[in-house]
Amino acid sequence: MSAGSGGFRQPGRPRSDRIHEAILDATLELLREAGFSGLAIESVATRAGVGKATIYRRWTSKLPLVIEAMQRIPEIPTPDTGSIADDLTEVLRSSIDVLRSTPLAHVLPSLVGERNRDPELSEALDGFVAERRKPLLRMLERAVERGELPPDADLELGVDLILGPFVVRLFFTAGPVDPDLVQPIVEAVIRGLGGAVEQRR
Amino acid sequence: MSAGSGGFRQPGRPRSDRIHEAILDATLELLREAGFSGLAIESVATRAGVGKATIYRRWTSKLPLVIEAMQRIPEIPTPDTGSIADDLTEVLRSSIDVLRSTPLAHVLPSLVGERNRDPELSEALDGFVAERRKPLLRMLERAVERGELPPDADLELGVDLILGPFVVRLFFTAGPVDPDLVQPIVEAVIRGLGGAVEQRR
Amino acid sequence: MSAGSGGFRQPGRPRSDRIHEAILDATLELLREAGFSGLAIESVATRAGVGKATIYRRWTSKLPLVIEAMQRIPEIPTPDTGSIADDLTEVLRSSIDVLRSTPLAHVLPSLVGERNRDPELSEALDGFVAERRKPLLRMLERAVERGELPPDADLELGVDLILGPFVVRLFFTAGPVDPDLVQPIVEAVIRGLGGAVEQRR
Amino acid sequence: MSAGSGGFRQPGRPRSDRIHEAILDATLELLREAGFSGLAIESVATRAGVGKATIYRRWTSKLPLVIEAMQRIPEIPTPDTGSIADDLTEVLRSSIDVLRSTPLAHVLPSLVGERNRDPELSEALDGFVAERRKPLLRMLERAVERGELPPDADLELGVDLILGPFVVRLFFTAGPVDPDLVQPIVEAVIRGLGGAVEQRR
DNA sequence: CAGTAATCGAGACGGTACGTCCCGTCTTTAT
DNA sequence: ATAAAGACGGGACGTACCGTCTCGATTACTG
Repeated sequence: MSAGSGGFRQPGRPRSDRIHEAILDATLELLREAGFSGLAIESVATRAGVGKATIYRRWTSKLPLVIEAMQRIPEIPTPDTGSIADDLTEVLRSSIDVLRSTPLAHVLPSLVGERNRDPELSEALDGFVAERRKPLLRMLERAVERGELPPDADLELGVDLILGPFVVRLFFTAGPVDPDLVQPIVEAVIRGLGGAVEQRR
Repeated sequence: MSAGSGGFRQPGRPRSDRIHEAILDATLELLREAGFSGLAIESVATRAGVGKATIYRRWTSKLPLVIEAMQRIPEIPTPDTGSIADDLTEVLRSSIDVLRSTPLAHVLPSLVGERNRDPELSEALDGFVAERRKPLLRMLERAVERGELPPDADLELGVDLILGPFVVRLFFTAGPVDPDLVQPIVEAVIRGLGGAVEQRR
Repeated sequence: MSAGSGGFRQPGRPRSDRIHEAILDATLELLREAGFSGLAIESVATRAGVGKATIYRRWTSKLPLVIEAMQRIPEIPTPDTGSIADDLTEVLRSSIDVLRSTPLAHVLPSLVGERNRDPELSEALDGFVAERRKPLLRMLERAVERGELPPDADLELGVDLILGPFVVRLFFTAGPVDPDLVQPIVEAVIRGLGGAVEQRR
Repeated sequence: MSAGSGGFRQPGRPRSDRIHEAILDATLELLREAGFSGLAIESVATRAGVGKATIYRRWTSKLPLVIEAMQRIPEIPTPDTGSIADDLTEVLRSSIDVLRSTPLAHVLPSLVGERNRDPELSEALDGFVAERRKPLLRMLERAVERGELPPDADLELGVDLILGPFVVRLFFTAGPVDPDLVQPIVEAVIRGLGGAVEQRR
């Protein structure tokens, strides 16, 4: 019953799911505190109350452990309100929520800082980033279909324009990301891509 | 006479400028190769052909060494062509040159990745970033004075919009930064801030 | 059952006896080559094919390591032939053997040279020396009981007289200790303590 | 005027005798405190208020410096009372005085401990020791001439017997050397060499 | 329900870099 | 030329983790 796809049950004591979770939890905690480079497997083991070998039995190195831990961070839901301004506002607001409620704001710069030295990490990050860009791109495409943006708008650049101010603040100014930024960014991006900004209030 | 402001010369053998340079050179080289966290003082010493003590005599830790090394990266000259479009094009082009000809593109993400764990580094980076934002801001202010941008434009956001796409590509896409990006960005930023983009060619 | 006095077994991998031995062997070898002050823990680690931490896990510093290494040098067996002359001859001959077959002749002066700066070493040496003096003293006591030496003989001085020429040669003349010295010393010591020396051959 | 044997005056500033003395004084002090191996030229320089180069300009290494410093320790005067017992008593008493009033008791074991690793030091010590043995040997020869000792007495062994108990105490027991030891040693040595000990008191 | 075998916590293992200290040499200005 | 001061390249110090290994104990399924 517990065996997945018609496979045989392995002999011996099965790996504990509770331990798996405990390790991933400890990893996220310590990633936030010490960053990727400062993350010591030894500390993860201690924090999780686990032997080092138990970690190395499941993950070959620090990187896949961190990647699996990061996958526990929720994706941002893609809204579809029928208005590009509202869609953007909504998606940026929930992004800010995620940045505030998860270690992402601390973990991401740390991983980015190591990417040049680790092709595997680089690839993993590419995937992570691509997955978060895709919904934004689709959102802009729908805006073009609705006629809110001109058909020749450079949508990849649009995604860059949306993310840019956040990334700049996240990476360069380090301060907390402010929800007040959302409205001005939304308007600037839409205008920048050739769309019209309706007057609100 | 040789002492500047009424100071006396220190007794003993003076510290060698050539060694100082050699250490900073080795630091930049190794920063590019191994990043901030992977940078070993021991390797810097070996690469520079210097004893470890010689390094610790000048810098208390890895961080101030790296900060001083980074200050050798040239600042971007601020153009003043009379047109915001030309100014921006010029300044972005020379930024790309700097990113290509110095280890900055490798060093910066690495430092940013550590900033959350090191207030001193954070402060140093703030200074570094502020100094590169200032000329861009002044450029936008001149555009407002000339009437190229509306007087109520959010210029800080403007700087974010300019830097954003570069930073996104530098940190998230890791690939080389392409000069072809300049023109679209310039136009989107000007439009985004409420300015008019003249038709070229 | 294997635990002696009701003790429990320690968790974790037990320390290896083979490694313990290898470290002590390397220590004795290097003590002979470089002396106490020239003995580098780093060299012991290299010679024993062991990490430095493995040494520091067992011994807090160079000194206790050296002391334990020295305890591997065999004690001299105490003969009991019924004749003080024969006893002395025998014990001095085996002492010479030990001096020749172990690093003792090199290690001892080196340790003695450091004793004034290290109370712990001083104590350890006192123990070492006392243990080697005791059998000699008992030998002399038996000679008094048998009437070979006068009852008021100063036996502690006797031990000094026996050891003296060896020590003088070992420490001051540095050359190898000659077994030909034994006979004259034995006769001089017995006469010096007031005993009679029978004519041999 | 200051130039010695018809030589020309050296150009430049002459070496200061006061500095020379200060260095040797500091050397003896520190030898006593730290032993030969623990003696740091750096400390000698600091203690003497002198630059390190000033020391290296006069002595090629630690050893010749120590040797010259040791030569400031006075030799023991050789008595000639006409009685071997009195001669020995006298010479041992003044030896004890020297051991008490100079750093010799601390310096000697330290040097002896290094001799196996330094042929030059070994040679220097041989000379030092030979010079102190010679008067004792001559003293014993006069005793043979006077008939106090048998003509076939092994006088080198005699010297060993005299020095032995002192050396044993100095090197092995570390305690202060007691003048009360003198009388018993003298009697044992004379008897040991085949001489007669007259009853005193 | 004993036997089998992989997992578990613990921690020893060989190794590498840390930041400090002192070595013996070199380089500066002042005497 | 010698002096004090102290920078220099080098090497060992004792510490902290790395990733691997070896222990006894635990845990599930098998026969």
